[in-house]
Amino acid sequence: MPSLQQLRYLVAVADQLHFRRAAESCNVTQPTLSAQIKELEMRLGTSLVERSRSKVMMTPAGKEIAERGRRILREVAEIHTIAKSGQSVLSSVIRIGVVQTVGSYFLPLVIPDLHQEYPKLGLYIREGLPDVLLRSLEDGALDLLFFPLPVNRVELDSLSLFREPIQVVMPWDHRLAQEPEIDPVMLRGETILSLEPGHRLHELVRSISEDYGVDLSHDYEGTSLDTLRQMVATGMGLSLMPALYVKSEVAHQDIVVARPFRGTAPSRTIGMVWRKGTSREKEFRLLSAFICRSLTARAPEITVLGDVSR
Amino acid sequence: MPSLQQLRYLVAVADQLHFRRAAESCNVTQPTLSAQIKELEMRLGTSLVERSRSKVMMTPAGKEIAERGRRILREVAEIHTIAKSGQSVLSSVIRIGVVQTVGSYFLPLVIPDLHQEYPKLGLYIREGLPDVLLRSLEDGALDLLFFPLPVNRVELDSLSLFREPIQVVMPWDHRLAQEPEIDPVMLRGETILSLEPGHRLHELVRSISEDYGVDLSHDYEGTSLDTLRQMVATGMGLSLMPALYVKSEVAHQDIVVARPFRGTAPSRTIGMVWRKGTSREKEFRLLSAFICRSLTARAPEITVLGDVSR
DNA sequence: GCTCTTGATAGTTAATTTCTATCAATTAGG
DNA sequence: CCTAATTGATAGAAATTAACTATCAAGAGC
Repeated sequence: MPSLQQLRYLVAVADQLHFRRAAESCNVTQPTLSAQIKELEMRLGTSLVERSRSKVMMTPAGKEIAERGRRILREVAEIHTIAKSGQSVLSSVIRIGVVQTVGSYFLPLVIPDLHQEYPKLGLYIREGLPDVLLRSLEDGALDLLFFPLPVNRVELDSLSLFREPIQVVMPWDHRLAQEPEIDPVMLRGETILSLEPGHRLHELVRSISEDYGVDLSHDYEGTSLDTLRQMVATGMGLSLMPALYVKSEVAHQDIVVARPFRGTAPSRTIGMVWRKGTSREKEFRLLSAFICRSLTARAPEITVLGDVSR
Repeated sequence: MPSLQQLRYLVAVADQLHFRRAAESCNVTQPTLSAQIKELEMRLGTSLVERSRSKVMMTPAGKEIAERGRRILREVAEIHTIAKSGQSVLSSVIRIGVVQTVGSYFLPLVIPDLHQEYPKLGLYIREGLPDVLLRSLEDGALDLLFFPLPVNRVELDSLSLFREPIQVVMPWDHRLAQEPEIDPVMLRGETILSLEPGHRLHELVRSISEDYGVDLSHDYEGTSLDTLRQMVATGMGLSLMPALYVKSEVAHQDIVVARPFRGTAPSRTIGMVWRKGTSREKEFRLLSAFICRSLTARAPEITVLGDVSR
């Protein structure tokens, strides 16, 4: 098999028709080039250069192989270009997974800033159930998750982005709607609606309900936060919902109202999750820093946890 | 710059997603492959493979570069194919120069046999004056000459093909037309016409005329053997012409007749001439052997000199 | 005839590639 | 839960390749 260096020397000989000038153009000595051309001819089993002391000519095979060598060297040089462009930060596609209760209400807050700062960054976003998303991340079908933490998988690394309080959502004419804040004891006797099992939010709401001795409905479960909201509006119960959803979907409609908890509110932590060993960790850390800065400016309802320094 | 070997290892890793299996398929040990992948990543300044103990994945850059590497390796393999096919005998184009007094009457004798035996051989044929042809051969514009010998050029090699006798050509009603053979003394008092200077045949005819004390015309010279023949037919003199020309153009027309010399006829040697150092010498020797066999069968008028064994 | 230039060769050195031995980490099986 | 097997990585040594310097023979130009 020829080496790339040998092809480079052959191309130089084809261009210069002079061994010493070809060697100079390749930054090697003339004996080196002469010996490598001869070695190439031996490897290929054919003569490539017709030489005498007074003149050098390419054989037909030599011409053809020099042309193909030129093309190969160009393509190898392009590999460097690709490798360099791959290094440019946040300039390719990131395949992101989000749980239903995060993506639609959080990403729109930061995407305008993100696109302005990194116009070449593409986000390919898939929504799904938590277990499915985790498996897709592990399998390499996704690169990154925005996901409730903690995540206890040895193959995955994570980084906290923000803590999002949970608020109480009720019909506009509910007795608690007159209160500015809800003490958990006020929820006694009420029915709490939640998403169906499989959602991390379901487990969170179940845990909160147990803590405060509040009934968690098993008869009526939502398939999405929107369907939950609609059931709450018809008086079938109250619900506990994340602050960013409330900001996005509840605050500017009047079919339900939301009130924060008094004192230390229950909350969930949202973070980024990626595979240990990923080559894009630097990229993801840069992305998280940017998202944290953007959220600090645009979402006072939540507590940003990540490092916002540049 | 990546090496071809490194690209080969990367392609194998992309195919196998397993370092040990990739190493096996490349016939190297696993530490060799691991180290070379790492070296490639350092040379390119980007990560190509995402690896943990349990699984190996290609990065986006790694995938792209592996694909381009695959293409480059395919093109390098094609160079071997070309080198091999260039070795295949008499399968390309030979650029041939012939003097006017040789080509048109000799090549048509052997071309049918030649084309049948070597269908891929192309002959690019140029006619010209001897000095021009010699210069074109030296400059590389031609590969091979069919040419009167000897040729005394240090840069050129030659090989005899055949000896071609010279015959006397006269009007059909000339007094010598009754003779079956011409003794040179019979030419006393006659005027010999020849080609203009610059042709090797001119020099040959001049030499013969001097040997036999026969007048060589300087007033009327031919630009081709055909124009000579026409002048002979009109009684402007006799001429001395090569046997193969006679066979081709004179024998089946009745405006002139040809008679051989008695005893040892003057003759010329025709051979092949090529550059010393040519890579195609083996090819040319094979061609000459074939031509000699063909002429032996088809041209009893001449004496074949080359080696006719296969 | 002498000097300069050419591509080639020989011996040596430097660089690269490959090996073996071994490691720490992870997974699978008992 | 423990042990054995397998993984990719590292270190040092050996083998191979590429490059150097010195020099050669041959040809061209003056």
